[in-house]
Amino acid sequence: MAKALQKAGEGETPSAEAPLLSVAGRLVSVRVMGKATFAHIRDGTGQIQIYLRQDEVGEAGYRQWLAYYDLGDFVGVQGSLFRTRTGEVTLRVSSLVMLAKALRPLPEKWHGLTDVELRYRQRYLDLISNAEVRNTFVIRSRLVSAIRRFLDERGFLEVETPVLQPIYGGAAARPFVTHHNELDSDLYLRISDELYLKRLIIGGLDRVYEIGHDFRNEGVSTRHHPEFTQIEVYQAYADYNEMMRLTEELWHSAAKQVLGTGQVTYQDHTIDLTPPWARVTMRDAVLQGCGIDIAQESDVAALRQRIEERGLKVELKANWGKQVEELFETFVQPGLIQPTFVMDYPLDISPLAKKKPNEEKWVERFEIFVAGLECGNAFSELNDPLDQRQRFESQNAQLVDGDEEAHPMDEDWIRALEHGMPPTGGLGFGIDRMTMLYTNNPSIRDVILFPALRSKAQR
RNA sequence: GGGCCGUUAGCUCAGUCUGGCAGAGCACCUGCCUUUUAAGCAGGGUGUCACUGGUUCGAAUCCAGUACGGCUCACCA
Repeated sequence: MAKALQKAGEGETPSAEAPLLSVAGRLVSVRVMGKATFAHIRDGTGQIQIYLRQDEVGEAGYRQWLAYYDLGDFVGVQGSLFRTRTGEVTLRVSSLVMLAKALRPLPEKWHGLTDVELRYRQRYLDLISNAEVRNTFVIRSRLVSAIRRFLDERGFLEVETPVLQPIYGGAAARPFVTHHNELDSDLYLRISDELYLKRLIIGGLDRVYEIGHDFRNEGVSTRHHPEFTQIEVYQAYADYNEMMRLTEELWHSAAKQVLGTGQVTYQDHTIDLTPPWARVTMRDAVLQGCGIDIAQESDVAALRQRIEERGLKVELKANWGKQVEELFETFVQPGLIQPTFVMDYPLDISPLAKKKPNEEKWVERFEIFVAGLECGNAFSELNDPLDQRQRFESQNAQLVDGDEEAHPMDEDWIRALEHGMPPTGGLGFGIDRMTMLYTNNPSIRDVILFPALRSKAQR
């Protein structure tokens, strides 16, 4: 409203007969000069200068203004527009009213609010003082809208599936556990939406997506947050190649719509989101990254021997797939700056992905990397219930072995698959990480309005 | 969970090394000022120096513990 008013005043020469206008907003700056005052009020759309004179609001009114109105208060003013000496469109106030009083002051006007803890705990103050913070969250919201629009236009149906689940699954992570009193049973906060969305594919909803929070019981870092927003998309009669095309088009379209450009600047990099994105197989990527051809080293022992021969400094993992992943994360991932699909993953770290044709060790899976950040995960969905059972059994053995992130056996999911699932492409990516890239924020906590903090004793 | 650093006025920060009356700017309060915009001028300090204990004649300052936070490593997407 304030911005619209300012625009309205721009075209015309403000005059004495200017119409009476009303505006409301928060007082964000005040300059008192005796019997006249300049101030700025701000609402969600912008800010406008107001000008109060004792001879226009009356002696009593002006005395009240000086005595009771402070920075931070919400006021309503009525008056007409004019231009000051410096050309700023300003509302000359004929009457004002207190809409809401602020008892605590705003953050310091020049330095603003920089204390990171206060910025997160009292995000409302951060939003008031830091325009770029506000902008980040506006962009985040618009990105989500653009994603919805993109998918809706292509016939996808947005759905909602359970957050509280009797068996968690769809990802490799430790879950949060909670308890249902009436049913007297433990439930898990979901670590992904995957298995429920695929049940909908089985049920004939051929194109579905869900945007929601997943919960993973892990540490926090600049890239991780225990509660994060993920979108998952499933399309029947498609495979992972189709999902790559969908991904690059969606990310590019969202950037164009929200930022007006297909290129984003992130830290020191200019990232070009224009399709098609680079595609590289896991095998080639690791070969280029550290000189080991993982296809030639068919088990974990052989792989470790190669690592030792080459003197590579890398953590040792329990199985072949995890060791491959470790090599990739150490020697390849940090260098993947421009958007890249890394394709064809080891089967033993992909219990829900379909095997590549005539391959025993590889699945049709890709992950999305931008600016060294893992942004998403997708595959041709495993739709063979017999194969699925074997995968779960193997995962369950690891779980029993002490790997807390292994996938638990899920009989109900196998039962669903036994009723038949069409070939399907599935995709998931993090909205938070996407927002980090699109708003140039290096920490995930800067794209989450109220990030997790240790609870503080009542003060 | 480990390592390093931090916590002083409502906010942004000095002061801690080398113990000696608790400081500055903004905000706030008082007075002046009818086109200012980090308004200006004159005056005012509003404080559990995170908390608990110790050393000392004396602790914001030195020591120990606790809480919370930041960075980072580990874990993870």
